[in-house]
Amino acid sequence: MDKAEKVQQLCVKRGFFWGAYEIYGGVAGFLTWGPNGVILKRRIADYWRKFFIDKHGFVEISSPDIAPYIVFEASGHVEGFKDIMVTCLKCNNKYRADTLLNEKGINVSEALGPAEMLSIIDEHKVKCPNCGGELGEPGYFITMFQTTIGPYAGSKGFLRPETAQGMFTEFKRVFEAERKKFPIGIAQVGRGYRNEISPRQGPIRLREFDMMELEMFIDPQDQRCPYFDSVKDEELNLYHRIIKEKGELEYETMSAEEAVDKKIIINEWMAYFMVMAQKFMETLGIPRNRQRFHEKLEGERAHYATQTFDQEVYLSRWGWIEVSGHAYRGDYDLLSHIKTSGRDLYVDRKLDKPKKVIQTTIIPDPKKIKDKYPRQIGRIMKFLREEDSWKEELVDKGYINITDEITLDKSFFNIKTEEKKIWVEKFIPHVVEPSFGLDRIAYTVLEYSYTEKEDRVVLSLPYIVRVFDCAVFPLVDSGEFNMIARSLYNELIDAGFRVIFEAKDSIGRRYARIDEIGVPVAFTIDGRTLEDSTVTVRDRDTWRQYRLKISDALVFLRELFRYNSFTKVVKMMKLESVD
RNA sequence: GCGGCCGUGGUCUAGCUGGAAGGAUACUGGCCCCCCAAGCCAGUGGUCCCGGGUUCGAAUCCCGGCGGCCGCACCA
Repeated sequence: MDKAEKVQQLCVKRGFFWGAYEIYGGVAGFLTWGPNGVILKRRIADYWRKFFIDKHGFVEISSPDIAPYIVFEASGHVEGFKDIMVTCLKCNNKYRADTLLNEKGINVSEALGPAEMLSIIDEHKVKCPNCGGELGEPGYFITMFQTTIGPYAGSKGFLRPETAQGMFTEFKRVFEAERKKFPIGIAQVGRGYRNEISPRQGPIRLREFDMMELEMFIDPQDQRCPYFDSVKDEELNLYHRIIKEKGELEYETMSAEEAVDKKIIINEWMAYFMVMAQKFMETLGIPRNRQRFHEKLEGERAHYATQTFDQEVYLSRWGWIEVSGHAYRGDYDLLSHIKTSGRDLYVDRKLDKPKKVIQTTIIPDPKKIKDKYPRQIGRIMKFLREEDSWKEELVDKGYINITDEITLDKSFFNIKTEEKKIWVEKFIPHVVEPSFGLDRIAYTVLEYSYTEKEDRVVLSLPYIVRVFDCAVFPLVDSGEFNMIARSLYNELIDAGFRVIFEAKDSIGRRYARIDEIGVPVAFTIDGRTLEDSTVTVRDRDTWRQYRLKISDALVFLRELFRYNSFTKVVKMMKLESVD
């Protein structure tokens, strides 16, 4: 049995996750997170919030999962997620039409429609590469889930394939509510949906999954990151384009600063978030040499990105797997939404020195126009008010033709040219996007925490993502022990901890059970407790035991999760070893 | 979706040359319990993935589907 299988078995057994809808045979690509899995994911998400949002004073929003068609049309997803597929009528194999034709040496652009594809297929008599059978009619396959909003079939919507569009469509409101703080980071933790053709790899590729995304809006003219200094010497494992193009398989390690200087990473913000992502995963128990950043080449990138590094973690069964994506989206998204919605999504930039601009104002003189064209005056004024293009024409040619009969030269206008000082200019923010897959991270954490000790499983979850804080056990199931254990349990629960109480079964079995869900410590009430009011404290990872005053249990827990180290707290509190 | 392998209590599995589904473990109750899945007793739990076919009779043979793993394609 390989490790992935053991981990997945443990996860089912202990209520972390399992395939959804099992009673109906299951549906590929859907997962249910169980009681422990939900807590694990919540802890990871909370830690992510602290680490990426709160630390920088960024903000979080929650926008709908469903968006009207136009949002994803504007964002380019309708186009980008749409593939033209052809099906072999004989063996039922499906192919992407453009890839198939290109493989046959026929150069076609992705932009062609199904009808054009069909005629090219007919013309070149292309057959199925698998069985030589006749190909059917090409048709679209959209990998976004489609739905109808309200009762009208015409009102199409999509389940979002990424949360990011929410940050773009709602950008102006958030920006205003935050009193135009800039640069600004807007985050969202939520569900995304992708109708994968054939999802595999258990918890790794899902049709519905949680994402933690941050859109960092920055000024394209000032791409420096104020936090960069604190991380510039950190080393990153970069499997970057130059290495890939050379055909090498190993990543190269260099400091964040060097990567930016050598223009391997496009700017400081990208590099900063990559270092942060590395630290984040390290804290979650994934060693640095099991992480790398894999740069995506032109054809591999999403349609909106000009640079993408995938943060990958090495998993036992599947090799390098993406856990986060770091994309430089430039002004792609805001610009697209400005164009499609016609709304102002610009940000003001205050200039250090005022810019001198020569401004020409052209104001028509209605009296003069009326004198010459008394009957058409209404039409002319309407045209001049509503159209804009004539101004340039007037300056260029010295006159304009409104219709064949109506010509106005410069004498009909008051033209003023003046020099103005401008203190503020508009620009479209650029976006740096670190985007994390929560389900994948949760799985990764589980796999890296999974250890075996003397034929037993110990889930060494980092304390920061623990599912329970501690367990309280009476050594044996008897009245006196139970009473003391109960009261300790109540005290800890009241203090806000998540605590397990169990009296059944042998003590060894109970320890084994809590090891499997990674409970950091257990307090055990035993004979000595009756004599001197101390309890045994047991460490999950070493199985070492110490004596602790029962009245210090609360303090012990607080210190434990403050310093995240069992041995340190044992030393600090000068606990007596039992072994 | 294609090809290969696979599908039996929660989990792991025996049975698969057709003839009453068995074990281990887990779970529940009890006994014994003073530190790491101990032991003893009793008990619950199975549409043998689903549907169809062959047969007097199918977990077992045949066909189709669903699901899983691996390879191919896909993963924007």
